[in-house]
Amino acid sequence: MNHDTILHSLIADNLVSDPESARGRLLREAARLFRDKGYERTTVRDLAAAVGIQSGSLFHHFRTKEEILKAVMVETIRLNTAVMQAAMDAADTNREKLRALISAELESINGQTGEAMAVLVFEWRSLSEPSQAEVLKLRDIYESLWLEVLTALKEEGALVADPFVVRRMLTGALSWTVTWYRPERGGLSQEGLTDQVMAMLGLSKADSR
Amino acid sequence: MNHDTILHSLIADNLVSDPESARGRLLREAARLFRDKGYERTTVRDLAAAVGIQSGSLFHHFRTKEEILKAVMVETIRLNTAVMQAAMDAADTNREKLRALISAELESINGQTGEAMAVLVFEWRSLSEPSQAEVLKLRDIYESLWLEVLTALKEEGALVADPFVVRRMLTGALSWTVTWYRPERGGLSQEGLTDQVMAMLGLSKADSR
DNA sequence: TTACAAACCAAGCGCTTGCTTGGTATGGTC
DNA sequence: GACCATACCAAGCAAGCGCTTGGTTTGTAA
Repeated sequence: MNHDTILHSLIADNLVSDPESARGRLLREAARLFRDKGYERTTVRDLAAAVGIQSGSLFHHFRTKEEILKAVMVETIRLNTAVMQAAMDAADTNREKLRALISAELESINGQTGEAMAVLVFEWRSLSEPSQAEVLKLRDIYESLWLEVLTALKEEGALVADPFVVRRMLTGALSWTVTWYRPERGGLSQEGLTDQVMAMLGLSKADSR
Repeated sequence: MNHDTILHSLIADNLVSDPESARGRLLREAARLFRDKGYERTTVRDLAAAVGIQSGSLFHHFRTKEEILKAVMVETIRLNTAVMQAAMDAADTNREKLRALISAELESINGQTGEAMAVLVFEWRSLSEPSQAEVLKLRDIYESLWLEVLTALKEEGALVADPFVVRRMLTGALSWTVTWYRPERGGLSQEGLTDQVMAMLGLSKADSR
């Protein structure tokens, strides 16, 4: 199950929009703008211009501006949960499963579609409370993947700290990479960065204690 | 050198505003509002109402709304650099110095004046580019404290990963605690949380490798 | 008592915002 | 060829925004 296969299966189930469709293109541009300028600083006129229509025409596709933000978040979390699940299933040991999760999360936030993931993390407050509750449910599924693996590692004795705390720390640390990590400028590769995170946790391959 | 001594010395040097003064009170309320609602969602009318004056009167104290954000950030980073420096100086070993830094940063973001620190982290994008450059200079001093200790630990062999990467990861992890860590609801104390972070890095007292 | 600056109010200006409205192409279906 | 839903445009409305203005109160010091 590679990334594209997962994407198309979700599109078929109507769980995420086809990036080729009008809706999909708008959501992608919206994610980019929301990440670059923030939700509040992005106007409906900005959004419309990005896809080449009039600002009023946006409201044929979405009832409100906030609905666009919500759609970006919901579709992003759906896609990423599926991708993470697949990455985890493909790994054998718990240590490898964790590595797969870290690598996948780094990819999802720093990769090509990373705009949407950054929006999910940093624009949370701009979502109305009812919408937050909705997205929160989806996020719980996503988080349970992590806790499962971290708890297993703790039981193995490979992890000293509390799984719940470690996951929260990793959430912050990994999402923060979007503010400083620039792989295209040379230096550390994404795999290299994953290694660094594993090393930081004392979970490198060579490192058995 | 305790926290209050440092604060008063900075006030005397006119580097931060007295929290009792009109300006100081405004900045504190601004920090709280900016953290809770975000800079863009906070109106000058909100700010004025929080200190009990008319919205127009704000502009007697600050030329623009953005100047208020900048002042919050500049004063916060000045205070915290001084506090961190003192915490570090009071520690003996490098391991203890790092622990002091982590503990101090957790305190600065989750403690009583944590609003301002959260603003510094999460409202960065709302600052104009010239102001960003100004604050960035101050932040570099702050960051050099961390890198100094982390590099020393690496040379000691106590740290495996790259100091620069570790600092970035810690920045994300520690600042993210503001979104989930609620010490007042019982559970983990701030010292306990510091222990967890040290354990995660494989730098607990008992843990010598 | 006078003088004066700092702190504030009451009113509102000019502009941008999210969103609405009435109407017009476009493409597929019977 | 009539019908109709989908996708869009052109224009603009009501509300809220940051900020300005002219004038008043308050505190301080000679």
